[in-house]
Amino acid sequence: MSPAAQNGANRANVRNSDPTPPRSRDALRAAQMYYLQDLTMNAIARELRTSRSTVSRLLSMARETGLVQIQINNPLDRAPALEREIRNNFGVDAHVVPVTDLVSDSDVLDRVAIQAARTLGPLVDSNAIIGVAWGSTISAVSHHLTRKVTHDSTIVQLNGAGNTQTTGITYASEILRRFGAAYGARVEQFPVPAFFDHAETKTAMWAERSVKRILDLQERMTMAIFGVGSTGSGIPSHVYAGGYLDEEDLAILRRNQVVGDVATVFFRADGSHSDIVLNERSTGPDLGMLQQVRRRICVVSGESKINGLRGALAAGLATDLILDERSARTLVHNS
Amino acid sequence: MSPAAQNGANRANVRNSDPTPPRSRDALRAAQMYYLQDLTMNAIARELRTSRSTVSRLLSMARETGLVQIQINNPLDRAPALEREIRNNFGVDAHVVPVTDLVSDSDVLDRVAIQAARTLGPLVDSNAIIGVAWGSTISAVSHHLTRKVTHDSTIVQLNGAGNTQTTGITYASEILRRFGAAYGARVEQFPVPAFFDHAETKTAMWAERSVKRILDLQERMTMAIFGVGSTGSGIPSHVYAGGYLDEEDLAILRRNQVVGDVATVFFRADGSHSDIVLNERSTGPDLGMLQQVRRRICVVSGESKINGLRGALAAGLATDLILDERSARTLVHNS
DNA sequence: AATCACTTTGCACAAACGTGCACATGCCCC
DNA sequence: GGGGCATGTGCACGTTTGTGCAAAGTGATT
Repeated sequence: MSPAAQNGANRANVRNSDPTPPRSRDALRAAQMYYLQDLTMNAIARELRTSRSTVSRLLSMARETGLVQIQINNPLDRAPALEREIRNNFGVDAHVVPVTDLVSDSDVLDRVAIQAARTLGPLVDSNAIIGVAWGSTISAVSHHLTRKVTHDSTIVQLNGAGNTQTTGITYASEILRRFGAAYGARVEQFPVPAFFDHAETKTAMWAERSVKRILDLQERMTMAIFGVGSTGSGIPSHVYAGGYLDEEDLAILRRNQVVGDVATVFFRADGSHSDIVLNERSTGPDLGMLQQVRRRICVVSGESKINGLRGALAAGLATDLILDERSARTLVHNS
Repeated sequence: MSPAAQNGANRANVRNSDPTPPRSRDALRAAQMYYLQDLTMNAIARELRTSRSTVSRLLSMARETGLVQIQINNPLDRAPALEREIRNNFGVDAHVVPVTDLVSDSDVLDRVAIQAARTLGPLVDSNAIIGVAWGSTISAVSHHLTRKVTHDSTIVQLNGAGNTQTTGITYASEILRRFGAAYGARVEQFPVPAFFDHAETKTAMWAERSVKRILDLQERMTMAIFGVGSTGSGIPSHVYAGGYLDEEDLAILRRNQVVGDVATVFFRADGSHSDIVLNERSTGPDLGMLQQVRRRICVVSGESKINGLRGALAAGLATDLILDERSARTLVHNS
């Protein structure tokens, strides 16, 4: 976000008395003329007595600030086969991001992230309490959020992010900050490590009022947004490589046939999770509690995550699933 | 609408079994990639293995068929002053179409019509019964409707359109047809003249079952769309010039201080209408009944209609008002 | 198989658009 | 009052997009 934009947002937050900042008034007019009346930017420039380039900039501002919302709605009766199949087989609303074989894995992540961010926008409401996990997928999403004005919304961190190494994850807080900025929401960080060394420490901490406040927010979540980690083939995801777990922990995971995690809470292929001891030291949300949340959005990019995803779906963790087409195919056809 | 598009629509109506026509499947993919992933048309063409120009055409198809919906939402707290004032003074939701002094009157009509058509789209739902008036304003609107898939919707004509002269108004049915095509709705015409010569004929006709069917539909309307006629300064609108009324009728209107009409039902500046005898010969809907409709959308373009509009607002005929900025200013400032 | 009517495609060109850059304007702090 | 900084503007250029046109499908009919 440019410093200019930030400044604008701040000014708006300070409930000052000037009725409408002239800049965004013009942006609104321009947007109406461009998107609703089909004028060219040149024509708009003449009417606003400014240059075409300024109009171009007004319009991109209008898009970025969520003044203009572009939605794609495919009437359910003609929803693409893949999305229908996923809904039928797994009971979640699927949003498949079109992608062909020409596209590299990192491009896929980018595209899924952009589309996820755009899909999220319309679902966010005022008075929402939005739980957000951290990880490479959600980080990518956070870079592409479009702004939307809401009142009294809160972003709450789903699981701690501290670890023993220096593997600088300042970015958990960065991710949260971006969500907060996009939706004009309060941000509540969760200042604990991802895993405690001792389950007793967790018990103790969970009794602290400062922590209870966060846990209470989590219980009242109206929406949760998370990726999945997967122990499957290929690159292990952040949690498995970033110094959060030691050799012994990883051995435990293998012995327990863990296939993946959501917000550092682990589960098996069949979705079971209650008897995995590592979860007692994890700061992620109890999955039973997570299942109570009205809207639970899972973002997945890349086939390496399929195993983890299968487990997450078996556990019923998501109500909505945003994933790339390649993964979607694999998910449906090899099941 | 092009013959091609029509053909497509017909094929869709015939509930055939092929799951998804390949053309619109591509359109959906293209739209997602363009609007949700910010790819260029060139990139999309490569992925779809076609030419860029085809992608351009797919995208315009996606827009026209309502696959892509572009909305402009100005958060209420920063709604432009004009719209707020109108809401406060007249109790209707105003949608002001930005227009500057550089623009000619006929251009204004066009722009209001386009924006009205776009604004309408999101409000139309399945199972709707939509009453539609006829007149130059609504005719203009009907040319710009974007398609939207709905089920079991009905378009019903609000008032008769026949007259004694040859002033070829085939266009009442044309207007209706376009609404029907845009929303995939049944069309119910109202095959009566605009005015009967004798009130008794109306009474007789209103007892006919064929007419009753239409009246019944009108009573169950969920939405009504109409312009206003105005006797005020400048050009008299269609009804006053088109051979619907003779000299004597016009004299009656003047004597009764009629300021305008909605769907050929007349009212005075204060909104009163029940004792205007001409209304007993009009085929337009009883205004009391109209007021029961949940959503009543009034489209107005041009300052010459202000007098009529004032009366219509006083009568509480509209819940939503779409009008050009110049008229909006006049409406607010000279009241 | 040939014809016809009609749709769809790619090309080529013109129009419309985004953006780096240099300059203007306003504001704060010294 | 002037220098420094932040913000906004218009120009110029390269890129991206819309569209008329001719050619290539497509499918029904003879």
